[in-house]
Amino acid sequence: MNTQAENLPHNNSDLIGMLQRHQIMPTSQRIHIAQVLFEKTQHLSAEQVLDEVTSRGYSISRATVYNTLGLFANKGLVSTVNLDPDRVLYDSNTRPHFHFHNQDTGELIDIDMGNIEIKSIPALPDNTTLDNIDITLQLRQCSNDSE
Amino acid sequence: MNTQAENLPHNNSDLIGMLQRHQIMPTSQRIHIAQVLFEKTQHLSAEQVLDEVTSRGYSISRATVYNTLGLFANKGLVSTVNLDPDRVLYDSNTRPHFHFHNQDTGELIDIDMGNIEIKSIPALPDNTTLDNIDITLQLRQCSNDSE
DNA sequence: CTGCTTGCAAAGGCTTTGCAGAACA
DNA sequence: TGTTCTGCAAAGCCTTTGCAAGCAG
Repeated sequence: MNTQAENLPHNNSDLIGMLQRHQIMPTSQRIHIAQVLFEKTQHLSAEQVLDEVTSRGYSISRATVYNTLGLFANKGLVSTVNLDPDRVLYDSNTRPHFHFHNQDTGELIDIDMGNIEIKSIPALPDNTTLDNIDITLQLRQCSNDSE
Repeated sequence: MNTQAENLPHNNSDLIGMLQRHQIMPTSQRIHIAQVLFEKTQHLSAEQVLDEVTSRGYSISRATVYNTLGLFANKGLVSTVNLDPDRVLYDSNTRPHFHFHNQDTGELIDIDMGNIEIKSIPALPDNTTLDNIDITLQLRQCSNDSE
């Protein structure tokens, strides 16, 4: 059902290998954070990661969580989602994809890249290269059960 | 040259009319802010608006700027841009458009809607309607003068 | 006179930073 | 032994809020 999870690490040595391939020393704190993040494709805030790691019985400081998530994002392990100005989300789906964003509930849903096709792209400004395309389909809640 | 400016208000009574059409009482503070915003299509932070209004010789409080920009966004006069997690930008371009975002310089450039074509859109989640499509072409700086 | 608006200052929430101690190669 | 990492607490920054004074209809 969840076709987007196929390239997630399945066990601890997968996880450690993933960190190492990205030039990240696999300390115990980083592994705990990675375990939470890559359990499934999801979008978590730093605070949510802190809470989850803590609730699993591991002690970790807030600063380490923030620093580690910043490091993971820098190394390309996760991407950041800036939809809510009040908090950054870290996205464990490393495959190209887009988002549905329900503005009324805050819910964020991945859209597989194959489901949106872009016909044409304008010329880029001078001295720039295209790094990534972010697409967000902003939704509103409605109660049309039938439609 | 600037084809996106054609629907900007040209004078003070245009501006006041625009506020009134959006159910906003045209107080002097709101007019000063609107004058700055709608002088051209641009992306300004609350602090930039405050500085600009102040530098034009009008006294206005920070709280009023934040509240007014929030009000304008709520009433659909401007849209918000959440690309930089550290500050919200207010976009005075009210026509449908997308953005180039130079991640190295922070520069933000409008893309006219006609320049990107989307072939297909996936089915929406239940009980939702499509409100808006945000597209950002994330760029990196490079020095290929010839390419 | 009544309700909306403004402004000041304080509070709030997320994130970063400085620095000392711990861990690791 | 020297570099890297961690954690605590404090600071920083953007933004919101409470409340009193001002203004408008």
